[in-house]
Amino acid sequence: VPESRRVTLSDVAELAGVSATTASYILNGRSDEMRIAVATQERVRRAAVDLNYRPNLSARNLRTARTQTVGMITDLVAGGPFASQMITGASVSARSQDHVILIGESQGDVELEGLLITEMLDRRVDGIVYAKVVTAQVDVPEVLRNQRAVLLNCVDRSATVPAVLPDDYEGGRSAAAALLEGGIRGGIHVVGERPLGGAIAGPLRYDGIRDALRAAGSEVASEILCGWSVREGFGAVSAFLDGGTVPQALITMNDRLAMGTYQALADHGLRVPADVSVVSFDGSDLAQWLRPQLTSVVLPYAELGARAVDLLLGEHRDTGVTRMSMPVAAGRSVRSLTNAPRS
Amino acid sequence: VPESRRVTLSDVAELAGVSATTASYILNGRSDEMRIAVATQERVRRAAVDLNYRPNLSARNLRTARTQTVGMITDLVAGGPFASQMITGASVSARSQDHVILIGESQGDVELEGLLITEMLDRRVDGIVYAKVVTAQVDVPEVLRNQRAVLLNCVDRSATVPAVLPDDYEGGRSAAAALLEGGIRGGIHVVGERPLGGAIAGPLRYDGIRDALRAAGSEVASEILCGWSVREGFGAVSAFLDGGTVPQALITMNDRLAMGTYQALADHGLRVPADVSVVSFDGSDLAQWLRPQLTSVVLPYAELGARAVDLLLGEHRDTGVTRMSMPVAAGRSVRSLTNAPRS
DNA sequence: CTGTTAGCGCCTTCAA
DNA sequence: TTGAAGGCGCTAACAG
Repeated sequence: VPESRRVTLSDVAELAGVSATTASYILNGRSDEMRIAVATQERVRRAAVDLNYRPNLSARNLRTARTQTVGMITDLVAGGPFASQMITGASVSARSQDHVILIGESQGDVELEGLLITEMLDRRVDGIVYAKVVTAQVDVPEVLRNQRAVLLNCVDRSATVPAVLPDDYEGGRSAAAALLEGGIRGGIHVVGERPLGGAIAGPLRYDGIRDALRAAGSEVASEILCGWSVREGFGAVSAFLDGGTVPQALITMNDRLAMGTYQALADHGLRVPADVSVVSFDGSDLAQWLRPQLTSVVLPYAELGARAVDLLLGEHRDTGVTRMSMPVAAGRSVRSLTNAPRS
Repeated sequence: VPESRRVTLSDVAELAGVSATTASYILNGRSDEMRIAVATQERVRRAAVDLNYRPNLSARNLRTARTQTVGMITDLVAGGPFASQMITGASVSARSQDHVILIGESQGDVELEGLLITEMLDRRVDGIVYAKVVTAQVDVPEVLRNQRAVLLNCVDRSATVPAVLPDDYEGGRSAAAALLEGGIRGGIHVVGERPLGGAIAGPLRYDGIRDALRAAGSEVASEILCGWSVREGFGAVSAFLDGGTVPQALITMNDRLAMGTYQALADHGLRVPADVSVVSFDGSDLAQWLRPQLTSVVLPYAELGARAVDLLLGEHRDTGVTRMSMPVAAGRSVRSLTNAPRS
């Protein structure tokens, strides 16, 4: 395969015996619009494949002032799976619209974040997705304000940039519903964090849980407060159980807490779901790995990422907040008096 | 902030009262080389910041035929954390060399993979990192052969493209060493897969384990064969334990298998590490979440990604295979007769 | 229906 | 020490 020199559009045009203009029109699918002779089209297309012609996108970018590229800023720490899923979703959606994703990880460093954004702008990306791994309220960097941008898993304090978020309130209702459907009405405790930083998911979920329970004539028995990690979940739930109360059910704010909760329950000789039911949030792989498999309200990261790109590349310049539903991944961690857990 | 029209280099030059040429030299740090008057430099730099000038990289790319961009092809399924770490590493390294990462996920689809590569080439990336989530032997896509490329976590069957891989053989030795250091000499079983697809890590690790044990006058008691998942690990180890043998130690080929192994051991009333020691491979978050914390030989994904980019962007056109060491993340899953586990 | 002309913004010989 | 001129490869008015 001789790869001597890059083939250019005029090479193709020359071989086909037409001008570069004509070749350009044909190769960009504007032959009809320009009403170009079919024979000419054939010749040009043939020349293009014969020469193995590929357009130089650098040149096209300069000329059209568009790059078919979207920048994605994430703050992921330690390359977690969540950010990764958002990127996957964004990537798929971008591709279906002939775009490609440029990634930049700020590692939580605000200054670096600014640099990354600037560099992307220098590269003339068609838009920027600004993503946070944990749902939060943020102050959008000034540089982004006048740009085409969409917030992913976060909202701007001044609500001036469109945003895509999970519907945590509905998610909370779903978590409660999973319990109610199992016939569980009381002794339901929530294991989770006090919101810190700009985190905003917790309170919404809690409200959803409370409202759903209330509508069923029930309520949250208590809140077991702790951080986000397996260890903290284990510690908090252990302490709670040491207190002597045996809960009917625990709703944990994420799957890691659920894992810690499983450990604590096992230590106290309590079985899931026979003695205690557990419902969680995240829908991560971990939920599937636990035994019994954990029922968890899914954080639809991939869908969030995809939607963000759709919004970014779409025609409408929405400024609103899009909330995406959180489906329930049913496991076997909820005792069911009324019906078997659905797969 | 008036953002009427894009500021160009000649705008800066004009304001500073020089030609675009001079401005270009100065702004690209070639003032010394060109021996440009300090006063001129000052004026130009000042004009640049006053105007908030940013070079148009599309233009620069076209002119220089370089894009300061590297493409990264991954086959990650379901946005796993591993690929994500490779991307993080690659991204950091790229940034330190003024490059940025363009990602493309093939989702294991060979045809799509080809398209993605082609598109990246069209975008004139300066090189391509071709990554696999699970260490494997591959046939590099034809289009990559004559390009600047580095294989990440895989090797080419015809060994014609440079590659970066974890040093699984040494990793195997380390796993065995972790046990030996604890004074464990016999009853060591390996839990893992039969290599399938192009996977190549398993056999190397096994050889490392075997050789290290042999050097200590010991050996692998048996191989417990199974797939890669928690469930399969659980099933295989459960069956093994049902057979009546109580192992001294189990080396699992990844952390998920270790989780399944923990579950099986618990079911059989065996405690880690008092009754059975466990050592694993991956060094994933999961290892930290398990109780007791799992000792695991770390797959250094981020470092692999970083090194791949270094090789890609470096001067030398190595064709060799770079093996990166796999450190041990010590947990508390190895019984220690001789010394306490190190943090 | 097709070709001519003219840049997009930048870098880089070459000349002064 | 600085400026003028040309072109990277492509697209888009504007003529024919």
